[in-house]
Amino acid sequence: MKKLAIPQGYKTTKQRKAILEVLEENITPMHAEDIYFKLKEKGIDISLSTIYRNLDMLQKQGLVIKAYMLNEDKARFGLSSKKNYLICQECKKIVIIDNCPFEKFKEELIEVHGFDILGHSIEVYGICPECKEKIKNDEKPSQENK
Amino acid sequence: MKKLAIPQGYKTTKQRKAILEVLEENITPMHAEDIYFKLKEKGIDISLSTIYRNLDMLQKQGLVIKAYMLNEDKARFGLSSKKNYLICQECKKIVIIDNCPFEKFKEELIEVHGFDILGHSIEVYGICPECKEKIKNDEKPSQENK
DNA sequence: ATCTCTGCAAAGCTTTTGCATAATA
DNA sequence: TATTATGCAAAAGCTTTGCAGAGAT
Repeated sequence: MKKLAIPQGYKTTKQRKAILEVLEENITPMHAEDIYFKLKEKGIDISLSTIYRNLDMLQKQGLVIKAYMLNEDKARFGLSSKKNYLICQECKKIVIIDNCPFEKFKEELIEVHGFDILGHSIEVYGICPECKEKIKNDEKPSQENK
Repeated sequence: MKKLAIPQGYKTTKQRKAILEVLEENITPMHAEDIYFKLKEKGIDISLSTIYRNLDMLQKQGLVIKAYMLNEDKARFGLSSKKNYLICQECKKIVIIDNCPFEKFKEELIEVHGFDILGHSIEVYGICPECKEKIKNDEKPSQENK
């Protein structure tokens, strides 16, 4: 697991370090507010604008990716190394897809459409094994859940 | 090409028909404002709130998908039949991927991660052949374009 | 000492909502 | 005629920005 560093030319502040730390600890891309509260829990006081400004800088430096998940209207931020994933629709847990199956198809896309492929983003939505189990059990007691 | 109809239980208004029409005519998912101006061009006067309300309804009815593209902060709306695509980073043109290569890998994901797969979304970024050509030509004249 | 970063409050934008009026069935 | 849809203006929510003071090199 490679340690992330603050990019050249930017100063080392406790806020900046803390943001990177939180991003490293969470597999799921986070809302700016999530980061804000996670830091508050850790006793680090920070303003939302500082968070936004740093995320913006980290994005421009290529360390962070900003993306919107399906059916959400708030941006999420995650380290760019974690890009292809499965998302559990129930618990929002994210599982990284290590060997992205898509790589094998770039060639095909280039041939068929003539595009130079620069990058891609895949989101797969489903139910994780744990939630599947939970749902199965919850179904019995009542007829009208949800 | 199947014609889209206004869902059961909803009234037929000229605004509603016009929104669906514009969505059918555009392969690229559009911002609410894009739709607003496209309709203005056609001489159809409509308010942004009507557009948002209808897109929301169409989304809930499953006809429309709302999504954010990488590096954009405004939602785009497109017909749900057009879901996997290539996006040209230069001209923003979108090319639909007809046979989604991903289908073949669902089984593998289910096996490896135990997820029930409900759906997925793929965005591929690249440069289309036309822009590739244009860029090649533009590179010669000046050293500082952009 | 200089230059960058942070926090606060205010501004900006997209999207949503309330309400009266207009249009559809 | 009853019900749903529209338009306008105002509200809401996330994100950005200006500025003065604090912090890093």
